[in-house]
Amino acid sequence: MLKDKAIKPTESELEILSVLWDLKKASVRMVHEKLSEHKDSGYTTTLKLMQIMHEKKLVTRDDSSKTHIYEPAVSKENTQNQFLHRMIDNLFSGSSTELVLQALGHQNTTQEELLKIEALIKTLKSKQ
Amino acid sequence: MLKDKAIKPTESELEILSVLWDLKKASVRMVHEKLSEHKDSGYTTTLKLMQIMHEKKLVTRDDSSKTHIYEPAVSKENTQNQFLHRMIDNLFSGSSTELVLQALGHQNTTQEELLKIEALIKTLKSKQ
DNA sequence: AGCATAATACGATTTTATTCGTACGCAATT
DNA sequence: AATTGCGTACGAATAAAATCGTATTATGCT
Repeated sequence: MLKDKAIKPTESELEILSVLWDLKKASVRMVHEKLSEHKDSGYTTTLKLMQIMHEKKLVTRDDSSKTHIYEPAVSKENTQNQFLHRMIDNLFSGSSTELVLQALGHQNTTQEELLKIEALIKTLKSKQ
Repeated sequence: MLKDKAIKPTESELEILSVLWDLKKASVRMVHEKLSEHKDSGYTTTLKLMQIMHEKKLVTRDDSSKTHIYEPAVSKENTQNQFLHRMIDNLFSGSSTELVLQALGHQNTTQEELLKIEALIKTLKSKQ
């Protein structure tokens, strides 16, 4: 299995990535609009952040026309795993099970979702 | 249920808290020693951080003798939940199930642990 | 008492992240 | 061709986190 590259987006960068994962590709304005729903920082702030992310290769961009179009350069899954790992190491004594138990215990999870998880567990059990 | 207070330890503070959760109580030196296994920053850095954490009430301390003894003032569980929440919101579209599936899918989990999780799921299902 | 050791206090610096103002360019409209 | 609107570039200010050096104090030993 390929080792994930250690990418470390900051909080703000994560917010932007989330939007991009959702929209697949977007201009700064589109991203900024979306962010403005929760957050209130200026347009140039979002712009600057996205420029920095471009330098860091967290996103790619097409600047062939005036309005640049950005795309995520790191996958949602990889990034999720990165953070999961870090969290498990820092906070859950290295045990992913501890994290799962905690997450299930404290968030409320619908019947349907519990079934989905059960199904996955069944698969995992048979694989061993 | 009581709402958890919104505590936001930084990365470094988390590392220190982890040690304290483990040891229950400890002097700066003990904490620093432990941290030094993974990290290399000076003693006074750890000291300063712990002093700041004291101001922020992340830890309590007994300074009745020369060597101050620190204890965590926030519980591991609360802190875990805080971070879980933030992570679920930021990265998992608000779905704790998505996080659980990801965690189970990519970390490897022993048979025994799978059983533990199954058991919890059974409990949760019956509670609804 | 004098000295060495180990601790705290705390200001200052450095580093990283976030935010914004302003300059400037391009293209459509008047 | 002037004006306006929308875009990027980029330096600079601000804020937050981490690091460290130096001063000072307490304690135990000779």
